[in-house]
Amino acid sequence: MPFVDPAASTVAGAIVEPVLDWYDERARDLPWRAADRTPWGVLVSEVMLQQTPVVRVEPAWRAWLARWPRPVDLAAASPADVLRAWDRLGYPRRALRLQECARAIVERHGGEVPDDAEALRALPGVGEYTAAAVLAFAFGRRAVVLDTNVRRVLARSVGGEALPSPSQTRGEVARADAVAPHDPARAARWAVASMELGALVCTARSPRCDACPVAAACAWRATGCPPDAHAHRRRTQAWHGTDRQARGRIMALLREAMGPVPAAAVEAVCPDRERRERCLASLVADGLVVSHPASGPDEDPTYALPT
DNA sequence: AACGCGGGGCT
DNA sequence: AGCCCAGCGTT
Repeated sequence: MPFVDPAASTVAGAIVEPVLDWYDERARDLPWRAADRTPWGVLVSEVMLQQTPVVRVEPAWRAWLARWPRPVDLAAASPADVLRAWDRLGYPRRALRLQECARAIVERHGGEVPDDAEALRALPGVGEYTAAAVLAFAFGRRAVVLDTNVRRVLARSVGGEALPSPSQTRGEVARADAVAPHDPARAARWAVASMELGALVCTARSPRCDACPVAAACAWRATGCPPDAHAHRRRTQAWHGTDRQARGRIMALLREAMGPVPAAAVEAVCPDRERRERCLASLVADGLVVSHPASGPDEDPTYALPT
């Protein structure tokens, strides 16, 4: 039985209404929120936004939707083109999953993004968060949309903590469910509004409490903004000299190449032989790279994006 | 529950 | 030099 914060229901009224009003005035004019948005456009935006900031997603999203406006369009594309269009959004496996998702939508749902949680959740690349976001943002349904922004907003305003715990808890889900309005349209609006507040005002680094519509009702403010109780967060993932950096360099090389790339070119961007072999093997296993064996004893193998 | 997975910009 | 970002899939 998940623990429901008894304060949540009483605090909800003092928080939800001001945030909805604030959103009406201050919301960013993002293309996937426009009146002419489609469920597919919303789904594409959510996948792109998985760990990639809005400012980098926006231009890529516009180009992507112009090129592949419907799931059936993306389903028919070459994976190499898909990976090139993904460009430097990061985590290119997401691009392949998005195409698999488009193909699944065509095969299972007649080319239309499904509007029920179970069907969405079964799509490649769609987890708990993305399924809820599509239900709320594309279909106006009530869903518990709990991303990093909303987690932080609720941890502070309701929980009185500086930051949420490193990993999401069942208690947070119960609390978010208790705070969300009952009416579907209002719940959907609360979802996007609370997320926007976390992105623009209730930020991780230096929150702008002077501009916050719920500062007066904020439990964290009420106790003097105590520091993060979880203190040591997760260990920061290294970057320089890692496989992730090497994989990124190899993918950048292959994206920019018109055709297959000789092994020597890969060696130039990843000189360490062991790392290079390990990364190429993992990229092939992930379906991001295909290798062609040497055509002769004096030839090198070549590498390319999957066609 | 913990880990691997890109990449860039900000402090 | 960290830290953060509309997370997901695998182990």
